[in-house]
Amino acid sequence: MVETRKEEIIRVAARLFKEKGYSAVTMRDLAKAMGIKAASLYNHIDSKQDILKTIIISLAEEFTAGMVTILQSEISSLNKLKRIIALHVGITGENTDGMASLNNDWMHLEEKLDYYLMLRINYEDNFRKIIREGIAAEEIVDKDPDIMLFSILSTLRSLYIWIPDKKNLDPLQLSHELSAILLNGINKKVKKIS
Amino acid sequence: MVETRKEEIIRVAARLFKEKGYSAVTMRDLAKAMGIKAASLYNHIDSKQDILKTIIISLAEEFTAGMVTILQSEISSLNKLKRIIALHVGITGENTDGMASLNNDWMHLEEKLDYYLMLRINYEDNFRKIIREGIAAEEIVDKDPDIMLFSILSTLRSLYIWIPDKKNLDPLQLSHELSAILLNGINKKVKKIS
DNA sequence: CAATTAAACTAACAATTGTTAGTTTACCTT
DNA sequence: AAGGTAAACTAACAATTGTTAGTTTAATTG
Repeated sequence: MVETRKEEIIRVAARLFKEKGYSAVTMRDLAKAMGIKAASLYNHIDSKQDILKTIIISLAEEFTAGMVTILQSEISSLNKLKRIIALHVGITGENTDGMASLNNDWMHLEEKLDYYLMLRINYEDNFRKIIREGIAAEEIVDKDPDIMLFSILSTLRSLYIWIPDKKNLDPLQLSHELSAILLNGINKKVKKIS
Repeated sequence: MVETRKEEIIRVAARLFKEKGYSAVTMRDLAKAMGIKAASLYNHIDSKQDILKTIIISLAEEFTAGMVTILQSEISSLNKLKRIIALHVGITGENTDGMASLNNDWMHLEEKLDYYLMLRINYEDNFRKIIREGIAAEEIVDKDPDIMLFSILSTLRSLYIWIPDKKNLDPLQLSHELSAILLNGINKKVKKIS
């Protein structure tokens, strides 16, 4: 399936948004990157807002869909976390530029802001629930679930910064290494006698 | 020591920059938040740029100074990492708003951009060196140091988002809990027999 | 070939941007 | 009371912003 002109504009916009942020990128910047004049962009898109909305909402819904699938699978909590890690590595690897907007420019969503926040809160709640279940099942250490959630999610949300520099690493291997570090830590010494 | 008017402007600016990003905050926004007119700001500051520069560079230098102290201390690599974690918790706790600019708006630094990037690269290099020494000393698992660096630093750099929601937690306790999770992981099962 | 259409263009708009110049106000020090 | 000063003000500027209207170009379709 070939890329439409609109999709091309959105893809290029995401790249510019990643570099300077949504607010600092002008429609003339975007037009120049496309090799056309600013007014010509409006043959394809409704507004600057519309571009941001498309980038962010599609990604947020992808995460939501992934989370639903993971919740439905009947695997251990730790394995659910591993699949969440793989979900982030996968989506981020496919759209690093868009992930920058999702992380940094969601507050400029305007009409779609409430919907986005709803998706995000829901995602975090499900994430936290998996951690809580893991603690109850004695798979996960009994510490503050919020700190664990924050710690893992911060790393996963920052993947967009880091993945482009590590082109040689394939997604599967990165997922595995990341799971090992996030779940087992980096300390070599014995942790628990069980 | 009481706050000068200039410091007050910078503090309020940092709060606004955190909410909307540097580019989306106008001098009229800042003036309104200060209860004065935009032109009056220029009795105290040189330019909008100048505000951003002050916020970011002072924080970056604080991190650099902290890293120097840690490097000089003769403690194990794991303990150095613990002190780095405490350094981030400490600085972020004192200036959460400024940390948002440091993380998200450094690319708008213009003249001071190169200096900032130098400090940041230096900081990361020292961080990576500590991890490498920990691996050599068999304190830290023998995995990709870059992934460990990325994982820990991503969490520490995101503290500014999360600390304000956790007001009740004191810095020392947060440092300890964070160290436990970042260094030992969340997996409850025995990790290594050695 | 004629008609349609996709996608570019020029020109312009009203609003907003950071910033400057010059002035006024209110307080402190002599 | 006089003078100085910190910090506000009004008014305006040149540049840039997102966007619209109307037109031209080039390719595709009937």
